[in-house]
Amino acid sequence: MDKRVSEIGFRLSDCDMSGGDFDKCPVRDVMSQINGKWSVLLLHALSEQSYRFGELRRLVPDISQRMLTQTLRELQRDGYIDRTVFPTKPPSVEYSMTPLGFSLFAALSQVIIWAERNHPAVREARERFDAAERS
Amino acid sequence: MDKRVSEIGFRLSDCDMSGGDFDKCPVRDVMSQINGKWSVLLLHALSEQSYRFGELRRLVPDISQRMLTQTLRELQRDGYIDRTVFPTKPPSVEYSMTPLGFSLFAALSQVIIWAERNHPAVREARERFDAAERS
DNA sequence: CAGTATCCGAGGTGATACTG
DNA sequence: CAGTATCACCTCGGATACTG
Repeated sequence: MDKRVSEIGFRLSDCDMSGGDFDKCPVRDVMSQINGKWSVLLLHALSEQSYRFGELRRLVPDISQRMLTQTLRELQRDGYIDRTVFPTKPPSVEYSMTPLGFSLFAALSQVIIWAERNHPAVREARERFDAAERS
Repeated sequence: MDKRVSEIGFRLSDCDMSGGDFDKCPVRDVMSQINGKWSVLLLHALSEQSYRFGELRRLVPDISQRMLTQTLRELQRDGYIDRTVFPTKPPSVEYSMTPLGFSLFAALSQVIIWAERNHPAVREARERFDAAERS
């Protein structure tokens, strides 16, 4: 019985990441960008509707202005979200998800759903591990 | 039309991460552990079969001994892999995936497949962004 | 073989202050 | 309103040497 998840084509041998070059490793090239502390949360928010900068800030209270700007720019750079400036005074900027972003989030949502469902199991595993270590 | 991905229960308002406490945010609590540079690659390897320490080292040539040890321990702590010691001389240690690890990897594989398929699109988006910035 | 211990540099993150 | 700029910390990751 082969437990391998099919459809996955990438091989570890393809992933020569020496020199910090992820070009040969699509998985890490994509994931290293959504690895940020806030990326998934922002993608989740924008998957529901478009938001302005200040709205996102209020929606994710713990995020600093610096990290909100930076994370949004990274998501925009990778083509996951669009940034639309309305030249009003004062200016207003709307962030919205692109089709590419929606398709990424569809895949990511599997992990999100898994995380919610299995969070208790993970926490229990950690406690068992930590308890066993102390002895 | 609601583009929201259903089945997702978590709300940003639940994710009070002040104080570095991720307990209230299952998504980040789980993902922050697989955020490491090597976690997904090791999960992928072990999803195919069990490996010994040295085998994994050869399989992922770029990884340092330090990071291999550390990443394996984190994955074990979260309950994704098992560590079995055979008291031979010299000792031999086998790492294998747990059912929890398999179920996580099933969800993760959606992202892996997406990354392989859409890597070119992401790279093009980056180039467009960088080109537009230089002007 | 399968680790540990130590040091170090790079980058991610936050706090604060300032701007068109 | 929607950012930039600067500083300062702190974790992550790599290199090297050592061990049961």
